[in-house]
Amino acid sequence: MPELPEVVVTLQGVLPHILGKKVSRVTVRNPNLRWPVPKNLPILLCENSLQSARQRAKYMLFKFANGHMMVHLGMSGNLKILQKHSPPEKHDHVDIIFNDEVILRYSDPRRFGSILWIDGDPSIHKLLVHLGPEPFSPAFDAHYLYSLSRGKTTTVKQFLMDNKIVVGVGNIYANESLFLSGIRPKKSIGSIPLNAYKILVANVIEVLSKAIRQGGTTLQDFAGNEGKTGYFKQELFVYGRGGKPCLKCKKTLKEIRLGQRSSVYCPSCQE
DNA sequence: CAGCGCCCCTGCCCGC
DNA sequence: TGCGGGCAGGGGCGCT
Repeated sequence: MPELPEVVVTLQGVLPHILGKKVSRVTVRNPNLRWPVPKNLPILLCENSLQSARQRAKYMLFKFANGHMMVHLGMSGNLKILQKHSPPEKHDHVDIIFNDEVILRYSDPRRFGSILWIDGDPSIHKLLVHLGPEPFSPAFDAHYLYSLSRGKTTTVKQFLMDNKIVVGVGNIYANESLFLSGIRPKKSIGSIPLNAYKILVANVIEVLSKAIRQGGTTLQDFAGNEGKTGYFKQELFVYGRGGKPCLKCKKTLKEIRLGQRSSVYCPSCQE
């Protein structure tokens, strides 16, 4: 489930409990995530203190003196804090235990997520080096999208979800941003004028920041770090609503597939 | 080299 | 009530 807002909310929620603390032990119950959890992760982490953490795309980067632990939540992962040990459940794959017994626990039913170790500069890691700008960075603006799209026929939804163009816009927020912008998901990017890109950029930023403020979108797996759930789902206009009436004009929302992902739009509100 | 499918995996929901 | 099929928030990778 995690889209960018969930990643940001997760990192914000978890960090105050572990920042500056030293790792005392690490338990890896199931290393078979998207890529194997490094066998020496416990050795790498133990006796080192968490110096800082930040997010790049949907990756979380936890900085230690000897390198970075990079965590991705995939489709169904989450991180939570436990103040004291409690019995792990079926999909609780990794525990990182700090010296005050606080536990950072990684869970992921589908195991599409990953926990990797990076020596040296994370920005040149092969999974990060080709990523486009963050949606909240000044580099992500209408002129940028406009210039990249001239002469191309890619659909605008796939363009928005392409990590080389901009990171962090997943399926939910791509659908929502396009609805708010009045642009059909299938629209060819070369035919979209600069003004429409201005509206689109503003809506992508608005939708993502609103979701962050509200604690992320909760579908089936995500629970906030304190056990709270997100409230954004109540405000989705199109995602998951194919065949239902448009909340603005009451016409029936259409559902199509683009790049194997469901895309919902209003044939009346979106052109 | 860009673009398009495939696939990793479990859970859930729907229809029979 | 049981089971098979399809679908789910991501995204790297191999192939055309």
